[in-house]
Amino acid sequence: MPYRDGMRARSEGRRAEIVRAALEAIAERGYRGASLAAVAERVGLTQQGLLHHFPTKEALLVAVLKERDQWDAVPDTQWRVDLLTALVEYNSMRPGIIQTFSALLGESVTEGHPAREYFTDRYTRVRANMAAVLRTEYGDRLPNGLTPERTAPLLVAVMDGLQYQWLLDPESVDMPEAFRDFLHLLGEKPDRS
Amino acid sequence: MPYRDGMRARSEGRRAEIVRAALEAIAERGYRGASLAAVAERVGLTQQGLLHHFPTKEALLVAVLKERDQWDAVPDTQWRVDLLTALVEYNSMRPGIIQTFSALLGESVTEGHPAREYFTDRYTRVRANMAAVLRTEYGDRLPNGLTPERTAPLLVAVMDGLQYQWLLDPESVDMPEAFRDFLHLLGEKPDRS
DNA sequence: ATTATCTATAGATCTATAGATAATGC
DNA sequence: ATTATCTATAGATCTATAGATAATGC
Repeated sequence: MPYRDGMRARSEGRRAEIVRAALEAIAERGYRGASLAAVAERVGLTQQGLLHHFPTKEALLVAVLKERDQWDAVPDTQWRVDLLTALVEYNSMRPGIIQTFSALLGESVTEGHPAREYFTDRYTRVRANMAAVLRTEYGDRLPNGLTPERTAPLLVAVMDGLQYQWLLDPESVDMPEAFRDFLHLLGEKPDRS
Repeated sequence: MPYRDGMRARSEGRRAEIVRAALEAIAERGYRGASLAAVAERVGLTQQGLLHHFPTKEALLVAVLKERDQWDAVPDTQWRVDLLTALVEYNSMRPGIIQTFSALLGESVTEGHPAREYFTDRYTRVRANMAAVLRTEYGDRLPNGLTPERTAPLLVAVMDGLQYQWLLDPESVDMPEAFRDFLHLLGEKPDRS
C-alpha cells in the first residue's frame, strides 16, 4: 500500500520537524512561555498551519514527551551503571535537550500542568529500573549498607540536580566528573562473577 | 520620626502580604504563568492596585527572591551538616514553598529569565558555603577520599533533585530519609576534638 | 501633600475555529 | 478525495499607563 505509507511518511516527517522546533522553543521559554506561533515560525509555517498537524498545544507537548521516551531507550533490562556514566557524558554535550526537559520538569510541579503525570510516572519507573540495575551490579546491599531501593532515588536526584547547576553555570560545574564522584561514593562494586 | 516609620511600616506590611500571595501564585503556575491579576485577587486588590506597590511584575519577582534569601538565613559561618538534615525535615513540611522555588529554578534555565542570574549566583555561593561546612566537619578529605569542593555540588544536587521527586510523588519519596541516606554515604565524621 | 486604590483603556499576545485555496495521488 | 497551508477572526488574557477619587497624617 504505497499510498498510505507515502502519506504517512511525508506527514510524519513534517510532524517530526515540528516536534524538533517545539523542543527548541521549550528550551528557550518553557512550555507555557513557548507560543505556537514561535514554534511555527521555526519551521516556516503560520500558527494555524501548525495546528493542522497538532490540533492543540497540548497535543504537541504529548508528542514532545513521547519523543523523549525514545532516547534513553536502552531497553530497561540492559542498563548498566557504566552506561549511566556514558549517558551523563553524552548529555553534557547537548545542553539544548537537557534545558528542554529541565524546564519542563520545573514547570511540571505546578498545578494542573499537562506534563505532571508524565513525570510522576516516569520517575516511578526510573527509580524502579535504577534499583534493579544496582541490585544486578551490587547485590542486595551496597558496600555502605544501603539497599538498591534506597539508593535509586539518590542516584536520580544527583543526575537531575547536577543538570540544573550545570545549565546555570557550565563553567563552574563539571557534570560528568561530579557524577563519577557520586558513583565513587557508592563504593567499589563486588566481583560478581 | 514617627511619621516616616509609620508610613513605611504600613506600606511594608502590604508589600509583605503581596509577596506572600505571589509565592502562592508562583507555586501554582510558575512565574510566567502567574498573572498579576491572580496575585492581586489573593490580597483583595485589583491588578492596577497591586502595581502601585510593585511597579512591574519583575519588581515583584525581585521581592520574592529577596524574601527567599531571608529564610535559610543561618549565618554562613554557622551551618553544620546536622542543621541541613533539620532543614530538609522542615522543608518536607512546607511543600508550598518548595514548589515555588522548584518551579522558579526550572524556569530560570530558560533564556533571559529574570531569575537566572539570581540562581546562578546563589548556587555559586551555596556550593562554596557547603564546601566550607564539609571541611570544618570532615577536614580536607572525606572518608571516601573526595575533597569538600568536589562533594559540595553533589550535596546540593541531591537536595534539589529529591525535592522534584518528592513534589511529584510525596507518597513514594521520603525526602528526609533519603537525604540522611546520602549523608550516610559520605561516611562517618572523624572525631575532630 | 502623600498614599492607596480604583476605573478606563491601550497595545500585545495567545489559542483555537471557520472556511478558502492550492497541491497531491489515486 | 485528501492533505497542507493560508487568511480572517473570535474571545481571552496580560502588562502597563493615565488619571480620578478617597483616605491619611502632618
